[in-house]
Amino acid sequence: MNIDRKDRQILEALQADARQSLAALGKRIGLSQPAMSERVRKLEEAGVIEGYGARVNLRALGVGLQAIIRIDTTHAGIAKYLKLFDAMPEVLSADRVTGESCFIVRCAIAEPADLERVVDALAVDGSVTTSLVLSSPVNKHVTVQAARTPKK
Amino acid sequence: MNIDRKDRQILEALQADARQSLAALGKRIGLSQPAMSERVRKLEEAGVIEGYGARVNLRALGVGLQAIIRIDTTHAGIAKYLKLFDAMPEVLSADRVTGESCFIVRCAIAEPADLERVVDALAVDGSVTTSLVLSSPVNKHVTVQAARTPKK
DNA sequence: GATGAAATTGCACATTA
DNA sequence: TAATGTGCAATTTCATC
Repeated sequence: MNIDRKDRQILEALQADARQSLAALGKRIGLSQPAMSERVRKLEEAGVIEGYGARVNLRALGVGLQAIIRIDTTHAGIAKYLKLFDAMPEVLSADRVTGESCFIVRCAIAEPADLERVVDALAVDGSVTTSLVLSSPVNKHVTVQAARTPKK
Repeated sequence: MNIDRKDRQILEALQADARQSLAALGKRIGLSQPAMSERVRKLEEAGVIEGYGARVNLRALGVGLQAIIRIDTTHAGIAKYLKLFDAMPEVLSADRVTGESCFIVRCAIAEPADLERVVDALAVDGSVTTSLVLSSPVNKHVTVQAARTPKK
């Protein structure tokens, strides 16, 4: 799929606010409402837009802190950990990575006492290194520049 | 703000698909359309819902790999890095953390050659440890269980 | 672009804790 | 008696031609 300037503007805008009306967005970037609908439909169909999600405030849901935990395990432990991640509601995301660790996991923790339980649970089959998140100063959308070499 | 069972269902559903109609969602969880609108409005107003965003496929935008880079710097370097993160389109997010590192940064890289440039740029005022993301097997919504101790 | 279908919003009223 | 939910009408938004 070929992504032109207007598509990029659309992606940018929908990342910032996915519930704005397509008509209003079209007016802003100079496109009629049906043209907008068609572009968005194609972006969805091509898998460029994977979905739309609400951003929720973790604090409001009782999550007092977040932790980023690195896990080092054996090759055999990997499958075991994948199951564990699925079973633990505190695990928000897990990335399999190269380097000294096998996984980098982000966890939502209600309060300090829960952190101990989570760390213990994650240490069953490997070693863990825990970093508490103090703040998240940067959280960007994917921008035009980040997509320097679009697939043809 | 008090969040009851229906609110949790709403949050869950809107995290999964933020563009579904409130009418359909209301029917599913047993609420009339205006009642749904009202609940969503209140969740937004209370800051529980911070916004709505499109999830875009990084591969489709030419991002061939992602890296998670830990940065260790001096206290004086922190402000400098915050500016640098803002200026670098490859930086998707940065968390300030406790532990041996000061920041954990996620970067979108077009191709391997760009990784070198990004790592070099991030190493100007501290030491970096780079992990390439092989896969992201877990990516969950915030669930009811994760919010064990809701604020009153 | 224009048109019909669907969704959202606003308002008056009922219900319940 | 507040707070919350319902039903209906008016407006806006969306999909198809």
